[in-house]
Amino acid sequence: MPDDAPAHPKSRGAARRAQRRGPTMEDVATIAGVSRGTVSRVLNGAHHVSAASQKAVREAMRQTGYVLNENARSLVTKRSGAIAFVLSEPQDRLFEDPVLGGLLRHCTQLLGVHGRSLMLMLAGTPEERDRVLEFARGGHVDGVLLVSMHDGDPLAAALVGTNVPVVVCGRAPAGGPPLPYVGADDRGGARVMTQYLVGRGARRLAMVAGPGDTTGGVERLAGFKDVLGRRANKRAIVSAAAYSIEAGREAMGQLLRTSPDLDAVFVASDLLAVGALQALAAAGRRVPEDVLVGGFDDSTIAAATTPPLTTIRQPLSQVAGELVEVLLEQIGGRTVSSRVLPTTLVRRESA
Amino acid sequence: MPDDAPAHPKSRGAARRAQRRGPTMEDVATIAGVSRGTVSRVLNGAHHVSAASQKAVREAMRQTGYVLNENARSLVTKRSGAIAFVLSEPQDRLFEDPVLGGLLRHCTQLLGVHGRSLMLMLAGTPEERDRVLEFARGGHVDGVLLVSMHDGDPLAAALVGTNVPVVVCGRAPAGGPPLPYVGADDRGGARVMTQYLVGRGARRLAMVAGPGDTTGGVERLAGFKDVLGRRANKRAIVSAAAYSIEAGREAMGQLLRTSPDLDAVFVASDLLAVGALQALAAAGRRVPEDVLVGGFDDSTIAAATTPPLTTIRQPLSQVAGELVEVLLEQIGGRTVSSRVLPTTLVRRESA
DNA sequence: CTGAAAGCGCTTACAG
DNA sequence: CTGAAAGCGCTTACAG
Repeated sequence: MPDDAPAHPKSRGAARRAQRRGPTMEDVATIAGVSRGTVSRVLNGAHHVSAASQKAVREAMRQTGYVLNENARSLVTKRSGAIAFVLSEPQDRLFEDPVLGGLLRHCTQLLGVHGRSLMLMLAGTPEERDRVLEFARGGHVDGVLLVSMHDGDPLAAALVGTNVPVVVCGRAPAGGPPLPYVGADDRGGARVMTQYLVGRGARRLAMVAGPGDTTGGVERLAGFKDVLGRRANKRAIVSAAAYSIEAGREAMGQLLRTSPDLDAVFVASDLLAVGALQALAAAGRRVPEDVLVGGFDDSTIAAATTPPLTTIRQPLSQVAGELVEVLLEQIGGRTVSSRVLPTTLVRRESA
Repeated sequence: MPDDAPAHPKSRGAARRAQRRGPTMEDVATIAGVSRGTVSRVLNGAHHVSAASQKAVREAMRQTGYVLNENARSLVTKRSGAIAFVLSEPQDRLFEDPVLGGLLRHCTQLLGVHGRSLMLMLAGTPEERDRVLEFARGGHVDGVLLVSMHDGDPLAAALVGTNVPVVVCGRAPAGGPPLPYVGADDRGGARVMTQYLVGRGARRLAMVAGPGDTTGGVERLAGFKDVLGRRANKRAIVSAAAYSIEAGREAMGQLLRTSPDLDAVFVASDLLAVGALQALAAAGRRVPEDVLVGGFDDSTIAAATTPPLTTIRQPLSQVAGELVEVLLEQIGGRTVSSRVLPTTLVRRESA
């Protein structure tokens, strides 16, 4: 299989040779018969530039195939054009959860429309966190979209010290600085689902909650309790170890042992629900006949379970949109406020 | 909810105010009592610098909290430190497929270890493709990891014109330039699965292939045919419209109509298999009793289906590792060659 | 509306 | 081993 390796494999010059030396602003200016400053002006808004100059410059740019050197620009403007999408999680969520994938995709797309790029950064280890911090301090990114589920995340606190705008996806982790955030109404959605389950005849309602130190875990559980009040049986609530299919299966298995008579279960995320459904099937419980199952997220997997999952829909693309908007406003120096987006019940067959 | 908005929300100066003016190399040099050049040298390798100077510089850096301005560095070195991870797909795959998420996560992590960052870019529309090209030409990225499944992808060809190193994940799309690639052995894996199915007693084997213009679709189907030869019944092969659960369900439904007597089916991806399993269940066929089902990928969802999927494992982290390695070598000016990684059969319950 | 000029913060031959 | 200096390619007051 042929490849594009340079002609001088080992020489140091080979690497440099690859660096194209394209036309510079100076070249464009010369051809257009104007000064470098004027070229720069048409590139940046083009106001206060005569139509004639503008035309000449654009023509010269076309002719030379000019492309702006962002590094040079960033050096003087101190703006990079890049936004860091930081995943402050121990590990692996990207692997499994379609919700995160969707969020990432939407953010990338929206940022692109705004002429900005998305830098994906992991922050699960201290080294990775340091890197994020250096990027923020080094002006390599103009802002950060922080996806952090865990309370007490050390990164949130460290980030405020950098003066780089930050917006948190979901909710600002407890125990940290009051960062602006945008997320779905977890608690309200959980309330709706719980009420729905009750309305469908559930008498002995159980819950597979998310990990206790995550915002989703805390808020969705709170919504569940809001509705059940004193009727909420502690024995009928178990927290999953993580947001994974396997953790869902295990949590459900435990629930089946501690509350064998349950007739409905609210599971804090669709991915967990996939596992819960498996445990239920393995135990010979029919869904929804024997037990009603409600999920949360309405991720792409929700329609694919057996039976298809009744769940709470997070307006993912809207979350992404507001996330980007809030961050960009903040970067623009405007005052911003957090936003909580409404969720909706999606009825399918599991409940 | 309080936030970190600046004191002068509307003023133009507000945005600029946020730009921290940290200590520069000059400051460090002054404090260390050396020249700027020396500071630069310790930052870049530190060879040819006396131990004393080195110590002084490091101390001064610590003392001032110095952090290198990458833009300034990039301006002179013409290297950005960033790698573009380009998703050249019409849409949505990121949404659903855990394989892609895993690949992305691994690449991000590995690149980070190499002190490089990953820029996520979509290239599903002409505008998005232009952006990728501009980034390449503008020296904004040092290389690109191209995830392109479709043959005749216009981006591949355009990218070679930029002189920026590119490595394709999977296989270089047919009809494009011969780019170096790294991927799993699709054809070989498909062969193994088909043989396995035959060994398990399959007599009327069918296949849900991937979309016909994708490398996975072509190669895995070829492997299937390698084994079956003339026995491969054209009627028993249907290509899914996309790599999604829904497309898998539909393709399987169609297969059930055209080849109602099938007793085994090889499905070109786990995600498609999830849909196929649903269609089978809906049709009252038991798996594996009535029909054996084999998948491909061994994505995180494979163990979560009902029944758990027997599949072909792609060495995802290894693919990511070689992808990064090949790209970095190419950036370093070395000669590189494509790599095809071996797959393995993972037996679970569906076959 | 436009030019000349300073400056952004680094790297890298070139001498020594 | 190390300094002085040029230069990377842009933006942006400052004058006019």
